[in-house]
Amino acid sequence: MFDPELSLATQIIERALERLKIPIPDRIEWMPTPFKGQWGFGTNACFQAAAAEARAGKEVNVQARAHEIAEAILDEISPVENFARIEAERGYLNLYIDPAVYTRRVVNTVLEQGENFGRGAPNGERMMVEYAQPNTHHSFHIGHARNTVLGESLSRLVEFAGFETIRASYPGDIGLGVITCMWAYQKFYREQEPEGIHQRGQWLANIYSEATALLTPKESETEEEKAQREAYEAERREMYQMWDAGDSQVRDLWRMTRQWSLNELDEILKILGVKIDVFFFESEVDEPAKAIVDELINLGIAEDERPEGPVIVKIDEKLGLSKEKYRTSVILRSDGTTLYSTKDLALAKRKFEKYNVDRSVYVVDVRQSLHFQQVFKILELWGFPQASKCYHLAYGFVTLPEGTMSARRGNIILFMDVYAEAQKRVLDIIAKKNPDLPEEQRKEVARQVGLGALIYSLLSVDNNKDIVFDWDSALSFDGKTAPYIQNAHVRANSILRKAGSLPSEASFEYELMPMEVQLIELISRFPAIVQQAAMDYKPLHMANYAHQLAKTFHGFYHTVRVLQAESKQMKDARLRITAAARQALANTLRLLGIEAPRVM
RNA sequence: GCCCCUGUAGCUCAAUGGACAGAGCACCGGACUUCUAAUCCGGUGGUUACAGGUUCGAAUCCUGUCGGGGGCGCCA
Repeated sequence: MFDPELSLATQIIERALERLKIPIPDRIEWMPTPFKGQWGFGTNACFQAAAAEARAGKEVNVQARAHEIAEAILDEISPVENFARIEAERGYLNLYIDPAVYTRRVVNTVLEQGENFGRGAPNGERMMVEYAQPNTHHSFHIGHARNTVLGESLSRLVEFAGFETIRASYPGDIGLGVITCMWAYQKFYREQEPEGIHQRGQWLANIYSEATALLTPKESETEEEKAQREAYEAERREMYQMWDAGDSQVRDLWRMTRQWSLNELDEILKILGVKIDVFFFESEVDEPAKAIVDELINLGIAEDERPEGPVIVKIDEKLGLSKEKYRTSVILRSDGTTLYSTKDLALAKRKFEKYNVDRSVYVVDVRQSLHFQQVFKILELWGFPQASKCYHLAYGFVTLPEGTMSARRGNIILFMDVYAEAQKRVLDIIAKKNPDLPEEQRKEVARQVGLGALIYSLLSVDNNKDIVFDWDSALSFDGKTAPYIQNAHVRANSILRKAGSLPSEASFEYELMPMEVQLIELISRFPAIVQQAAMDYKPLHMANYAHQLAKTFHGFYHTVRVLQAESKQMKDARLRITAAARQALANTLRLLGIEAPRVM
């Protein structure tokens, strides 16, 4: 936001170094100075210059020399426009900006740009983000929610940062699990499905768990039980073969039950504010995937060991690696049926060729790291330049205190259950803390705040860490949580509502309080945080920023009087600061996929 | 055996190679006749697992050791 001033300052410093005959660093970088009630930018250029001298053979203590250089530059240069003062501090050269100037600029920029404040210029690259991909015929649990929330926030971030963004989902709609579910439905539950999208979806998932139990050998199995199980197993296998052969009855059953799951998924995505642009179905890429295997064999990338073995790619060997790293990837079963890897290759080809993506991000859990490394390397061997811009955004599992979630053991935490509980808890708090809130608004606020708390609890942990699910911490409303951030937005909104109208201009030529300066400083950092979070593929950066911004606003709220400011000038100025803070908070929350309520 | 991730306050976690390693929870003590107390202020709490190395500067990068998690040719 102060790029013109900083590039001017960079030139001035470079000229001063030249006059002083001190080596000039390749690049002079600026970063915000540690906040001490004043706002500025600092550079470490003097350290680099001093280090360069030391490397050139001059005998110097770099620390001391850096400070010396900083002070020498200080004497050399004349005051820079818009900077209040320049200081040398412990080897750093710091420029402090005139508070009235920067406050005015930040506030005006935010209020002019509104919901576009922080948006990066289009960078000409197209990115596809693949997420929100549970299997059909399964339950959508809290782990799926982590995937979806992470992918959605990332999509919003990269889109806002300047990428043309395509949201893609790749549900697994066929496989042994799906057939298992269909088999049990057909055999035991035909036409017994309940009404209601979520009830029906969940009911189907329960059938799957039950069926899996029936088909899994027990520890001590009687002869009778064994015979029964083997008979079931045969039926299941037959059904899979019929599906594969395109049997119309089995296909109809498959389409019907699959749709039940997809309807539920659709509802859940709506709740989470997700709009997927492209759905790829596993069942669709099956055929094209087989063709790709032939191509890879013809190109000499894959080796066909059929009928004794499968089709494989010896990746390490192809790359000339002596140590095993990417190992060997199996890309087709010996019986000619496709694998996950086969389909992912086909899918990547389609992304590159049909959708022309420059980058492709896969939001998939960490256990598939090797799989994706293999896929990306095969794409590279295959000659796709985009392969180097494929990125697996791996995230850790959501586990329970007692261990992994397992549908079969029945210990899973369903997203819909957490969502319902979250809203219930919010309603309880509203009854206590804000009993005047009209009845008709309570449900809406409960939805916004309850969902926000849940989403934030999933986004405020680094993606490569596992999360141990706990009701109370997932649905906490105090401390570093979404409601804390949302409450800052509500408070800002409350002040502005009481003020009536927002002054169209304000002067900041008064003694700004430290909390005001700090708030402005943080708001001004937002655009840079957007870029950083997008480039690192890390919504966590935005989650952390959101909390810091809210914390600073709460501090501002307590120490700075807005409506009862000492003068009209200060009141107008602070109203505009408050409005800018509200906008920054709203934009921040939006990028996390969290709504910003006006009351709560 | 090999590969990936990881080790930071009592607990859960932050920290573009930069200034004094920060939050939340928990605990103790304060602040509501004053813009929503879902808030704020203060206090307690650290040899960043360990040993070397690179660097002007390392929690961060490199090597090794130890501990935790995940993965490794016909599951997804």
